[in-house]
Amino acid sequence: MENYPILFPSSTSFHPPRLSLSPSDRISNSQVFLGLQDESNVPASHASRENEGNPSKKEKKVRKPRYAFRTRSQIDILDDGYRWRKYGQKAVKNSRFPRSYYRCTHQGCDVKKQVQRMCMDESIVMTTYEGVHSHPVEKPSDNFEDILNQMQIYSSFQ
DNA sequence: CGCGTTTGACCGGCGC
DNA sequence: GCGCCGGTCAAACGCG
Repeated sequence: MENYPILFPSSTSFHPPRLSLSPSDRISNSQVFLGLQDESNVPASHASRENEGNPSKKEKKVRKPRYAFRTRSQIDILDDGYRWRKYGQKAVKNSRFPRSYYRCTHQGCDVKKQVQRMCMDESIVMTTYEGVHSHPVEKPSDNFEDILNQMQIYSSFQ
């Protein structure tokens, strides 16, 4: 899972999610790597496997685009302005740090993201977004532009 | 009280 | 066919 093909959609106006930190933390030393995975092989999850009397129902195999963000930061929880609910955590192979699974709590918005640290460099946190938000951001991260301005965005895996 | 986290179990896919 | 592995569920717990 460490080999995300990191590509940057240069031709389109790509809107990265809002990245903000707690007021006590500085993101000035952060580096953000943007990666785009189109139509990746997401097994589309058996959304609700407790179909009471309807087991023959075949859930649609939705494959949402995945966007990988590698952020160099001291903290691993990046508040992008959306409301996330953690729904799982698993140990990652080749890494002594766990991976956390989050889901957007907005109704009808099943955007998921997972956060994990890099095995080689624990100061780098990789956040993978899956899906697109279809609702406005609630939290007013006004300094978002400021924060993004301080980051360096690379177009390729270095 | 309402909502988010924690944590072990569970499920489906895939490789051997 | 079996066992590993990555991802998800869900009940209990914690916190504001």
